[in-house]
Amino acid sequence: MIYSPFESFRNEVKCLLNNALKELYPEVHTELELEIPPPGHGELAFKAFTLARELHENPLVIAKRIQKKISSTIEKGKLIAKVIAENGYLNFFVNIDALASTIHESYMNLGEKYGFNPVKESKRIIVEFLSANPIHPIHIGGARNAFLGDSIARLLTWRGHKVRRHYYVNDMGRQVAIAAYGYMLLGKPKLWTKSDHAIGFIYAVTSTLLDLRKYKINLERAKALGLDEYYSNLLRKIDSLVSVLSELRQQSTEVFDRLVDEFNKREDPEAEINHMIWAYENRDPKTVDLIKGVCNLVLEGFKETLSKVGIFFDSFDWESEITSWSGMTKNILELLKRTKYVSFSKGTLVFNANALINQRPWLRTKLNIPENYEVPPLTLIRSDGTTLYTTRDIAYTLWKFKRADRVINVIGMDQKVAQLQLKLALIALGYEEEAYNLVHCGYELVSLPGMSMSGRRGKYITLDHMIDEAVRRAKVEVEKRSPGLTEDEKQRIAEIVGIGAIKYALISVSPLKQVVFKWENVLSFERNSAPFIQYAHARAFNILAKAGKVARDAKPYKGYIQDPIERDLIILLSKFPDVISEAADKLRPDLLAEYANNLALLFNSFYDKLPVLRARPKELMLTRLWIVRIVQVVLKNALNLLGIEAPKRM
RNA sequence: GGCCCCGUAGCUCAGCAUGGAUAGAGCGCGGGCCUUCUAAGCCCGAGGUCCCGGGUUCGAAUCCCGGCGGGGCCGCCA
Repeated sequence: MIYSPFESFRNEVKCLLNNALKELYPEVHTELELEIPPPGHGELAFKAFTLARELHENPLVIAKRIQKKISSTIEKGKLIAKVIAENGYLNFFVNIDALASTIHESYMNLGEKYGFNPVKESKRIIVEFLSANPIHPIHIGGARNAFLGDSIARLLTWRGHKVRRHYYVNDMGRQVAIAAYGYMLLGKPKLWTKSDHAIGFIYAVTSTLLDLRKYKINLERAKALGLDEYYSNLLRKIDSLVSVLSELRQQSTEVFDRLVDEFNKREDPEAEINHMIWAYENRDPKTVDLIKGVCNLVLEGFKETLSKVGIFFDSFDWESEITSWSGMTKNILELLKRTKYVSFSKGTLVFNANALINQRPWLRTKLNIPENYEVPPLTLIRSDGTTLYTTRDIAYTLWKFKRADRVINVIGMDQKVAQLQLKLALIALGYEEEAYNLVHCGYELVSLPGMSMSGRRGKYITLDHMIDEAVRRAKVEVEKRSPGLTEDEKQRIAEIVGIGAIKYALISVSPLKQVVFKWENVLSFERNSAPFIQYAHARAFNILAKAGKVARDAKPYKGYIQDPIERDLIILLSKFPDVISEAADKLRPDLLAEYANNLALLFNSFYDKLPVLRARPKELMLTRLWIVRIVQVVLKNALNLLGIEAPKRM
């Protein structure tokens, strides 16, 4: 069974090279490293420089000698056509007919699943992603997470793993309590707009009021103590909060005024919120009802939004139920206390992560911790006895490992330290294997031009807004280009194209790069965008549709692949399964996005230059039709693995 | 202050792990292509101190050291 044609070619090259090297230089044992040469120099290259240094010989001479040896052993009809020594490189040229028929063989076996490239040992993998706090709508930062996580889950499935998507509902945090507090102050009102948007508003107002109150208290103290600098500093902060509030007020004046009113009647909101956190952790029925209610309202909104972008979860894991009410976090705290890495400090329990590292210095290499970096201690419980996020996350992680061999957490880079502390805590508890199988798939955050987003201040662009805008703009394009379609068709295409554009924009950049959100970048419908790739797919599909029954006879005929564009296309198509394995193993969907764009680019050139249905003789037509078929399948699969739909027409 | 990530064409980015053959795309700019499978397209062109300075090397965008600029983290937040 051939999954990866290009891999077959690579293996043949390696085999030939190995044999030649064994005979020519039996004393040398170098690891064979092959690279992709620049255009015109074959498809795989072996660099003779390293070998040359070892043998103290001229690389050009060595390359020539190996070439001579290998040339005689190349078998006709196999994947290597010829080998040429140039500039100290040994360049291998692929036999395009053989490569095409290898692809064809793989396609005949896998059919529409061409590109499926399973690992030898399939694993149970949990991908935890999004897990946005249920206190405000999903914004563009959350969208990056959601698209990334979804695509990674899809890729891992195509790598033969058993993948499950989990959403961790953080219902125990302070933020949720704040949102619920505001909701309670309003008397649990009927919501005036989409539930997650409404709660997001209540949360932003309540949270800002809380901060304002805190600053004001500090201000009086500062005044009394005569701390002038601190005083004016606070004054500035208060000023900015006041302007945030006046902006918020404009969004929903009536609710805002009522909330401020109720808030100001309260003696000590801070204490009430702390009590709520405590009560929820201790499963007080009324508090449970309130907080769970608020979370469910927001989650309802999330699910509506996510279904629009085709993202679904296998499981919603409630933090409260799994980690706290089950007693698991308590048990873990007991176990942690017995290790020598936990101590009492100022009335709280602290995990000294660094003490663990000092005792086992090799962990630095294993976990990629910089030489002189001191991992900050982790506070495990508040002085009132309630637990903290990362503490509960230890319990949740172990829960996940009861159900999976590997756990991938798609979480922003801003939580790097917390994820590291989590791993170290697992090791302290004796779960070393689990720590190594826990992968933090991090990505840099999305910001707005000139500022970062803030849920606490209600400053964000929501995914809902982004979808509406994208679909609206796509609709305009569809109207312009395909006026003949029915209204339903136009709407459907606009949705596929608009949503695809957003997804591609957020997935195609490397996770290490921060994204500054600009509408014109996200809503691009030109090259290097989802619509560009979708368009190429629609064109390919169209040719196949026009070919009708003839398409069934499409296959590569020997000697009919002559144009360089056809050659390049076939080589690129042969690499698709390789790209899948690399993107999946490295958790880098952006690599797949780049591949899809390159394939679309090349296919469009092919489309423009070489006629398919009108090509004669018949063998040429059928060969080209076959190329179109494989391009269509690969583009569709690549798009789908990015979570993007491949339209049949546009 | 300590640590992490990023810095490549006017703009958005790929390439950097494993150093090697002319540093690649897209947007934008200039020019050309629709009686031929959908022009959301194709072709041609201009455009680069690969942030700066050292070092390692026969060879550095890529590795090391030191700066500069942007972002993040260092909480009884998540």
